Amino acid sequence: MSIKLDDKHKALIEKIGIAHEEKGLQPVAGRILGLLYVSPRPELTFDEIRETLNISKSATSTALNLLMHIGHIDYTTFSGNRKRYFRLKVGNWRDLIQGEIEKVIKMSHVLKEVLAVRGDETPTFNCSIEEFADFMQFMHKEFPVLLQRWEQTKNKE
Amino acid sequence: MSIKLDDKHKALIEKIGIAHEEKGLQPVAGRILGLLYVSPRPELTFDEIRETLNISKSATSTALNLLMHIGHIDYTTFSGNRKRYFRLKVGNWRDLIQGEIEKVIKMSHVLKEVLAVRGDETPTFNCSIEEFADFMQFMHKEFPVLLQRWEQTKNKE
DNA sequence: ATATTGGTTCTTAAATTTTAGAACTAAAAG
DNA sequence: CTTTTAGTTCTAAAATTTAAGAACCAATAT
Repeated sequence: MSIKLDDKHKALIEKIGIAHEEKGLQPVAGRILGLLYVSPRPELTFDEIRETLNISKSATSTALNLLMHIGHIDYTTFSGNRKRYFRLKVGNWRDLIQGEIEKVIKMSHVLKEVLAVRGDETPTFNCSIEEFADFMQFMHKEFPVLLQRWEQTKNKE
Repeated sequence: MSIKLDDKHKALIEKIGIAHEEKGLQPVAGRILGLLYVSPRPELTFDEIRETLNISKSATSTALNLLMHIGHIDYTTFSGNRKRYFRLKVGNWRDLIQGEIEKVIKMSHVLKEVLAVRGDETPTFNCSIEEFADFMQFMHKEFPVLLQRWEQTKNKE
C-alpha cells in the first residue's frame, strides 16, 4: 500500500531529501527522511516506503539500514505482525546536534596538530589557526550550557 | 618548484583533506587546503601547489577556483610578478562558522514548512519537530552572543 | 612580432556512487 | 512441510564525480 500524497507533500520530500544529500546522504536515504517527516502516519513499513517513493527493495533496504546506523531512524514492531514500522528519531535531535559538535571538536584537534608542526615564522597565520581551534573548543564546552538555557526559556512560557 | 615536506606534514595534509571531503569537497580541493595549512610558507603559487600535490593543471585550476568561490582561500600578487600567491583565509573563520549557522537556519525553515502541512493527529511527533526547529533558531540568535563572549574571555587573558 | 608564462576550458577516461533486479534466507502461516 | 511474507545480499548497469591531457588564451618578456 503506497501512501497518497499531494504535490505540496511531494515537493517537500524532495526539498528535505536535497537538504540531506548536501550533508552527504544518498538521494534515496534523504527522500526516506523526507517521507517520514511529512507522512500523516509517522510509522511506515518497508513496503509503504518502497512503493510511495518508487524505489527498489535493495535501495530501500540499504538506505534504511544506513539511516538506522547513523541514528536518524529506528522501528517498532507489533505482536502478531512481522512488519517493522520505521520512524524518525526526531525526539533524538539533541543527540544529532551533539554529534555535529563532536565533529567540530575533531577538527579543532587537527588544527592543534597543524600548530604543532608549524614553525614560528608566521605568527599572524598561526594565531588565526589557534583562535579558530580555541573557539571550536569553546563552542563544544558551551553547547550544553546553551541547550540548558534553551530548555529553561522553554519552560517559562 | 615543489615544496619539500616530511611524512608528518604529508600525513596531516591527507587528514585535513579527508576531513574536508567528508564535508563535501573534492579530494584535490581538500588536499590543497591541507597543504596551505601545513606549508611553512603560507602563500603558494599555482605551480607550487600543482607540483607538490602531483595534480594536473586542470584539477588545480578547478579546485582553486572552487575554494575561492566558497571563501576558503584568496590570493595576493606582487608587482613585477605575474604569479598569484594563494593562501588560506583563516582570519576569516568567523564568517565560515557563521555560514554553517545559516545552513542551520535554513533547515529550521524547512521544518516549519513540514509543520504547516502536518495534521494535528501526531502531537508528540509534531512537538519534537517544533522543538528541533525552535532550538535551531535559538542557536542562530545566540551565536553572535557566544562569539562575543569568547572574544571577551580572550581579552581578559 | 614572437615566445614564454600563468593559467583556463574542453573533452574524455577512470573511479566511485547509486540503484535496480534477481536470487536468496529466515520466520511465520497455512 | 510447503508457502508466503519481510526483508537481505549479490551482481551489475547507469549515473555522477573526479581528474587528466591537450588545446587554448591573455598578458608580459624578449
